[in-house]
Amino acid sequence: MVRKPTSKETARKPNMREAILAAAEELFATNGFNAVSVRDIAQAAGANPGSVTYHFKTKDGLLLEIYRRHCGPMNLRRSELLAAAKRVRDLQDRLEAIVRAYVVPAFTSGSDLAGGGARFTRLRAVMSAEGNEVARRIIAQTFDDTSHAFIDAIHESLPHVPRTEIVWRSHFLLGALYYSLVTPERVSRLSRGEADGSDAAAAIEQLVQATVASFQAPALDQAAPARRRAAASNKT
Amino acid sequence: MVRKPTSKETARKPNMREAILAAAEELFATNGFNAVSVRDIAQAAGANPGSVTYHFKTKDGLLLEIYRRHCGPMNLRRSELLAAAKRVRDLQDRLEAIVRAYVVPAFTSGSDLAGGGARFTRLRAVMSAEGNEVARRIIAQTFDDTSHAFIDAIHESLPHVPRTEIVWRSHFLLGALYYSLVTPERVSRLSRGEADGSDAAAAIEQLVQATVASFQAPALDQAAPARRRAAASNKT
DNA sequence: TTATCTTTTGTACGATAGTACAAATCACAT
DNA sequence: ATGTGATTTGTACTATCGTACAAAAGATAA
Repeated sequence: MVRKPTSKETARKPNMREAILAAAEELFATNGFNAVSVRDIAQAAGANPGSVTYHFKTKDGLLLEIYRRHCGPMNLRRSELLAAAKRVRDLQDRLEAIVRAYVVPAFTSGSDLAGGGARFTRLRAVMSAEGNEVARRIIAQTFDDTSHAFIDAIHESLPHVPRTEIVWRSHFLLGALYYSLVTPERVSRLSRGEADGSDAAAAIEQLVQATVASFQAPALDQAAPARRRAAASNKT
Repeated sequence: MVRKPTSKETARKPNMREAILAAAEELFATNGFNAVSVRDIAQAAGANPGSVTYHFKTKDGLLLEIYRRHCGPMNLRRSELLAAAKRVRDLQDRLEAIVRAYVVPAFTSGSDLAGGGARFTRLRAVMSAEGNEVARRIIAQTFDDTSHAFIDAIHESLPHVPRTEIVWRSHFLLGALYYSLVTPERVSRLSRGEADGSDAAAAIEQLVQATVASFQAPALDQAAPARRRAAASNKT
């Protein structure tokens, strides 16, 4: 039966299910899917192993539910930000706004799970690297629409760059985004402590700045298979 | 005891050990460390599970040996290419040569294992995502020197960009590189078949082009902490 | 209260994991 | 051919995996 909100409180639902989801999300995101056992998750959530089976049936089902929880709100948030970005008149500013609309939801707070969050993005990065089948299916059918929308929007503000190259460069963006969340400590280490890889605001600014520049690079697709130095034509 | 090269041939050593290494490399790179069992590896190599234990003692030892096999030659190759790149006079061309020196060895042929190769790079990407401890240790102590050398070289050809930002952008480069090798089919899919994500030459050109542009982006570190207009209002 | 659901617990089962180890086999110097 | 060390095989042990399931506990409506 569908549960109905009971008399006393509407929000005071038992949090065991949520605790399991949160613990699983964290553990999967940091250790991968196969390295984490159901018992690990249960322990981290303060629950009984059997409780995981009860709520999610299988370990795959648990992962599936994590995705279901986040995908909708995250894509919604991205769509809203994208729509706002498309209303920017200046092409240069619009491009930056579009990129920001793509990047920001991926980084912002895992505390309010309203949509996106760094933890879920890191989870996606890890699942992608592991070639997880469950994740692969969900991603292709959930994120491709959004990805196409962003690619098209970027293409519109960079009409002289072939769509194929936009695809490549947005692919690089996602890779950079993922990697920034997977190993932020590498940034701190290589910068000898001068930068903090875990600083989401800094990561966003750096990523947006670098990515916008990469999108604005001249196309190489059709023109020059042999690239001589026409490279001085660096317009901005 | 140490094996000595025998009379007949020097190179005709039994290939079981090599076969195991190759099979493990492939399986780890595509499925992650924990998802692959020693028995899987043995079967793929046409060997007996016990044979793996004999040659590498533990599963970790096998992974360790894979890294040992590749790290030396790969860093050597990168150093050579970097040294050559640094001799390029024109700053713009030099930057591109440096980036290329970093990227090319990561992509080129897994058939001759002389140094680098896409398969090993993909392996590193996956291990990094999984937070593998063995890999983490090796990487920090093996690749950081090379990374610093590249960062310094890039910094020299872009003196006006703070080193911290070079670090960020080269981090993005590595992330893009990794991701291109992890999910090349995504490029094919999003480009609706117009690009082939598995085409190493194309990936290299696209990555170099995009990365050089991102390095040449103006620095944002000191100048403008508040960008003109925040495209999206962040409540948070 | 009692009756009925939902949730949690405890435990158990079969499968598979990594690894150890003795026996069998192979390669080669003598 | 024979002995010796290197390699391969087969098997077994223990630990842990995902999952099932019955019983206990908790909650809700009458």
